[in-house]
Amino acid sequence: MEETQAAQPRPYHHGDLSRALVDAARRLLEREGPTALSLRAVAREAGVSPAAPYHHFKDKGELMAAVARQGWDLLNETLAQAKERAASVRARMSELGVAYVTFARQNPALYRVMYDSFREKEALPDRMGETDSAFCRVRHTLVEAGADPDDWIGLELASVAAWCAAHGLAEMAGFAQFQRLKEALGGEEAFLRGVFDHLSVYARTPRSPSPDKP
Amino acid sequence: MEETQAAQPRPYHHGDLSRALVDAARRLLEREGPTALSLRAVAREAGVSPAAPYHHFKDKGELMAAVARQGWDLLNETLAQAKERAASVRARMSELGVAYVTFARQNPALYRVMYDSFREKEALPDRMGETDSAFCRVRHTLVEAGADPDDWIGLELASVAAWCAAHGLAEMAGFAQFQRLKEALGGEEAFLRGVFDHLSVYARTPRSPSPDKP
DNA sequence: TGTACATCAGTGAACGCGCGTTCACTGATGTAC
DNA sequence: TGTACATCAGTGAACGCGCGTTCACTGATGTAC
Repeated sequence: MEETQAAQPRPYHHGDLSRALVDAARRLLEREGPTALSLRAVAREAGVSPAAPYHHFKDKGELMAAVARQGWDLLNETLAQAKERAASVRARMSELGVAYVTFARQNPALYRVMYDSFREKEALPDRMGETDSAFCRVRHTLVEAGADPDDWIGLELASVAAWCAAHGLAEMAGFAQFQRLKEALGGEEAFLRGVFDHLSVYARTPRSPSPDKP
Repeated sequence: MEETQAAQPRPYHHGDLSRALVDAARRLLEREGPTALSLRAVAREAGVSPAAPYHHFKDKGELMAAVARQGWDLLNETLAQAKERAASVRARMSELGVAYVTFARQNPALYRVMYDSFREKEALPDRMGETDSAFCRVRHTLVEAGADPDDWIGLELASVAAWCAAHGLAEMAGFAQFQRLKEALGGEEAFLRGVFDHLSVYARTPRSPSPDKP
């Protein structure tokens, strides 16, 4: 749907302001954080008057949604690559998890916006867009790793567990509290792998869920 | 440090505006969400002029911090009770997790404010306050449940894993996407327990972390 | 017990700010003949 | 190729809003003598 990353000599009338605005928003996000992301600030960053965005987006919400969508696209690509990179089928979940959290850690402000847009979508009935495809990827990877595809509930629960753990770690991995532990393990990636190793859905050796009563 | 919950006939000069403001903030939070939480709105809700809070809090940030602190206190109490309620030592982690997420689900806006205050504390060097004691509780519970207290790294990783999973689930449990699954399981609590059962740190039967190479 | 006075905890008006959005406009472009 | 005109994508000024914070103030309270 979209092509290169700007870089043209501005053919005319700014050329492709729509994309330029989303790019400006991402620059702003990473430079100043999510609270600085106003429509006016984005227009300013793109070098355009505060009214200009209204020729491309209905309102501020639509601009934000476009930013979030680009984020989900990027994350999806990242996850797809990570999955291919995995050394074995068993290692795929772990690889996905690390890639997910690493993406969030490298684009923390964008990640926040992505999740906010996700939260707002709650109101809507069904569609989940890009997000859903990432969720499907997790489910599929769990089956590849040995989960029973006929156990709908078990598979769904495991997917949710994987998703929640990754989200939680993504939001918390940067906490100063964990600095010592990261150093003891020799870096952030080792830390992430270590945490995932303590969560059975990500573990690199097979496990089954526990029965309800011991 | 603090005592009852207002309920006096306003002795004079509003009596205890400091607490009244925090209470007003919580009312506002749950009624209108975290974005509505301005200093002016809190003053309005407490029936006081916009300048009044400045006799009790240095600035908006200090008010918010007070609200967050009350939230952490409440959560700590909730967790302590949940732990006592657990049927067996093995069930304690699971009970803690469910209590944690349930608290967040019942006070979603407050929970957001709590986490924001947590995030901002990152900048500070060491102190973690109430939050830390909740973290210690998790670590301690893991040891009670059979974790090796001498394996510092393993214990720390398991605590982080537990914490992240709970936080992730707390933020995502409300997503519409999970509605069908919740219904299939017969309610939200069953859903939460189901998810935790797929995460080894919460599981009610013992597990050990996987080795690095199969 | 009464009076003078410092202090404490409020008021309400005002400040400057950045925000989202609207509006009439203007200049560049594409199109029909 | 040249001209008339519709359209598209910008501008910049203005709107009303709620915000955090400040200020001089005021009235109730507590305290010293």
